[in-house]
Formats: sequence, C-alpha cells, structure tokens
Amino acid sequence: MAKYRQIYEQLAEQMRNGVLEAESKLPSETELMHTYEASRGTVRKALDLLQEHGYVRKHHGKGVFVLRREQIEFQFNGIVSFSEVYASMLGRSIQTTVASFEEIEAPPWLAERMDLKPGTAMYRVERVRNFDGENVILDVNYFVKDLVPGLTKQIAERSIYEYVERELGLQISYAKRKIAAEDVTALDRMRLDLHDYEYVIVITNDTFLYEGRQFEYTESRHRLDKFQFSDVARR
Amino acid sequence: MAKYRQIYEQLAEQMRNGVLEAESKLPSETELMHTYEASRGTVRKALDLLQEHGYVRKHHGKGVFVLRREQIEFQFNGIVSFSEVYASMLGRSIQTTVASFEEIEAPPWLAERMDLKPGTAMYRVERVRNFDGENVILDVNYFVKDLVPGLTKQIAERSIYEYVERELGLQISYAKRKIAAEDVTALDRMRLDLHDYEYVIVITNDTFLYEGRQFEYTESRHRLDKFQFSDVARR
DNA sequence: AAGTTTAACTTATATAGACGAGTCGTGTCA
DNA sequence: TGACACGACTCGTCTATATAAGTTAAACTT
Repeated sequence: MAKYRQIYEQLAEQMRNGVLEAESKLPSETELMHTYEASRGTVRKALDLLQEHGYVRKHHGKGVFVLRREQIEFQFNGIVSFSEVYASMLGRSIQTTVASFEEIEAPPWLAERMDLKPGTAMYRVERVRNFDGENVILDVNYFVKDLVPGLTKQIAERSIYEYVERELGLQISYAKRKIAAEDVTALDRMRLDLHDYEYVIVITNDTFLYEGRQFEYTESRHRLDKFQFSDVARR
Repeated sequence: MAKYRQIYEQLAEQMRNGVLEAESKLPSETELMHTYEASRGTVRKALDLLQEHGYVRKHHGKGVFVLRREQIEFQFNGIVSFSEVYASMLGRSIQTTVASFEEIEAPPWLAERMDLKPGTAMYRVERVRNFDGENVILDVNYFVKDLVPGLTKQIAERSIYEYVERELGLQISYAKRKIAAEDVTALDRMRLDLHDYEYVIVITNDTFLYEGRQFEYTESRHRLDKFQFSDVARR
C-alpha cells in the first residue's frame, strides 16, 4: 500500500478509537515527517485525504484539528438504496418481493431521458417492499441490458447493486436524485396498500458509471406516511 | 491566485465551452508542464482538482479523459437553501415575508435536539415563501443567539445565511437533513394557502459549524404540490 | 496601557528529480 | 502464426528544498 495511505489509515484509526481526541490539534507536518519517516509531501497527502474524508479540518497557519466523532460517522453519504437506510434506521427488516421482471425495449420517454436509442434492450423490474405486513414502497427499475447483462429475477430478489458492483465490477460514479409528491397511479393502487392516501412520494434516480454512461433509471414510490429521507450535506 | 488554480480554471473553461471535447484525451502531464510552464506537481494538482470536481477521469497508464458535459454541470452539490433551488429551477422569483421574529428561550424539545442547556437564548424566525401569489412554504428557523449575534428582522428578510457567513464569518461545515411527510398543523393553516391538502412535506435541517457546534435548527414546511428536492450523490 | 513590530510557529504553493507501475504497440523468437 | 520481451509512453508515489502566507505571542515602542 502507498505510504501516504498507511499514514492516513493509522491516523484515522487513532481518531476512531479515541487515541486522538476530538477538537485536539494534530502534530505539525514537520513532526509527522519524523514520526512516520516520510517526506513532507507524503505527510501532506495523508492529511489532505483525512480532510477529504471528514476526519480533520486544516487551518492555514494554525494547524490540523480532529473533528468530532459525529462528523466522522457520516463520512460516506454516498449512494445507498432507500430501503437499506430504511431498514437500518428502523431496526427491522423489509420483505422484498419481485412483482414483475421483464425484458423490454426502451419506450420513447425513457430513451430520451436516458439518452439512448429508442428500442434499446432493457430490463424492467418492479419490486414491492413490505414492512410490518403492508406494502408501502414500490420500486421500478430500468437497466440497460448491455451494461447489466445476465440480470435475473433471483438476483433482483437480493441486491441488484451488489450484483452490479461485485459481480460485474461496474464502477458507479454518481446518481442524480429528485424527490417530489405525485398523484397516486393505477399501478400504485395495484401494488401498494395505500389506505386513503391520494399522494405518493416519488424518488427518481438516475445512476451513472464512471465513463459517464447512464445504466439505470429508477422510480421509488413511497406511501406518504412511510417515506423518510436522510442526508448529510458537507461543504 | 495559485498557479494550479489558474491551470484548473483554464482547463475547466475549455471543457465547458467545448474547446476540449467530451471523451477526448487531455495532453499528458509532461505536455501540460510545457504549455503552462509549471512543474509536474503543479499540473497534477490541477488535474486532481478537475477530477474531484467531476470534469475528468484519470486512468493510470492511459491518460486523462474529459467527461461528458452532463456530469460537469452538477459539480456543486453543497448545501443550498431550498427556495434558492426552487427559484432558479422555475426561473421565477419567490417573495419572502418574515411572519414572525422573536427572541425566545430554548424549549426543552429544542434544547435536547440541539444539545443545549434548556433556556438558552435563541432567535426564532418564521418566514413565508410566496410563489405566484400563494404562500406555499413556511420556514421556521431557530438560531443560537450567542453564535448569531445581532440578527434582525431586516436581515431575515434578505438572506440569513449570507449574514452568517459574510458578516459574522462563521464557517458552516455540514448539515443534516431529514425529509418526511407530516400532518398539517394549525400553524401551517395560518401561514400557508393549503387548499385541501392534508399533508405537508417537512425538511428538518440541523446545521453545524466547523468546530462541531450546532448553531441552527430549521423546519421547512412545503405544500405537497410545491415540493421538490434535487440532489447529486457522488461516490 | 495600548498599539506596533518582530520572531517563530503553522500550513500552502511551487520546483526538480528519481523511481514505480499500468498500458500498448512493435519487434523478435520459437 | 503466436507467444513473449522490450521500449516508449502514460499516470502514481516519494523525496528534498525553497519560498509564500496566515497565526500567535512575546518583545518593543509610544
């Protein structure tokens, strides 16, 4: 492993287990050079990484300061599926059922949205999330077949993202999300236990690979009372 | 301005206006050294920044490649007030009225939430956002008086964040957000033009300074049909 | 006592050079 | 023809050194 990464790991570990206390000042770059027997550039690279990951804050002329634990825990506020957050948040698990799994040709609205040729081969997956005996979330995923080959209903029942990243080795770069309330549709009524709710909260999600190609479009439709979204925005 | 920042700006500009085309390969570090008369370290720092901001993708052994425009536009996914996004998104402006401005002592629920001593002096501000003649958003802010001294109704009518950052020089580190639907309250009915909507979308926002202290808690209450939240999550 | 200068610390920027490591095409050899 | 070695190119890491710029406190001046 690269030397600056080792320094990063060691310092990060010391902050996680409290050897380096929150609010305290780290040794200066010169001191760290000696303790780790590294050049200043290498030490600085480790410190930059620590700051990037939310462990410390550098202050020109003053020093490098350890941030509070609270801030550290949220260091990876990346792309997570909402049902996962949901499950971990409420401490109970969610039952997922694949309600529909089909191969389709991209309809015009989707081709336009994803910048694809109309008729591109896609997978379309409907998954229903059941929580405490009620169907409260409907996820509709569209995947570009060429980019996610070999997707099956069985995989969809577990975690599609695991398959995409671990099995296929695709690297996800970023996702655009939009959240808004929408009128309930016929599909919502069919799949979900809606009671009297007339609206659903819809999260649309466009996910892109590193090369810049979009491989997924998803709509996650939540019953009003079971919707929650948490987020940490860092400056 | 720092030299690596200048190089960054020039390259970024060339990518935005299409001089450097998407998917194309940037000149090698050695070439850039000569064109910008800089050392390799400086050129690399500019390239790292470009990658961090989503302009390019570096490939060990191959080169640095320009990403597609789409990815560039969303480079800043920081903390922005929702009304700002709202206004820029719809291309029209929002009228803000300060409906209430008072100094209070932190009630127990707030003291607990913000980890303050009960009775801490606070400002409480209610602001109503009017869009196309209808009051559709109600913002209720609570600020710690010690951390945001000298706040006035006049300032609240403009931008409180500007005051906090520019005038007071406070550095905002991160914000925790939560979005959920809630039943309409009496206050909502009083301040907003709710029509028949029985629910509002509530964004709660806890904002922290670099030292880790929380200086603000805000609830932003949106009429269902006027709520929208956009976001880009980067890995 | 109050303001100013200075010195000593901190991090930030820039340079130059060396070597490591991944990629790709070309030429050689079997 | 096919496998392999090599060279030339790319970015990645590390070192060493110099100078700039922000911060702080002590020393100095008024």
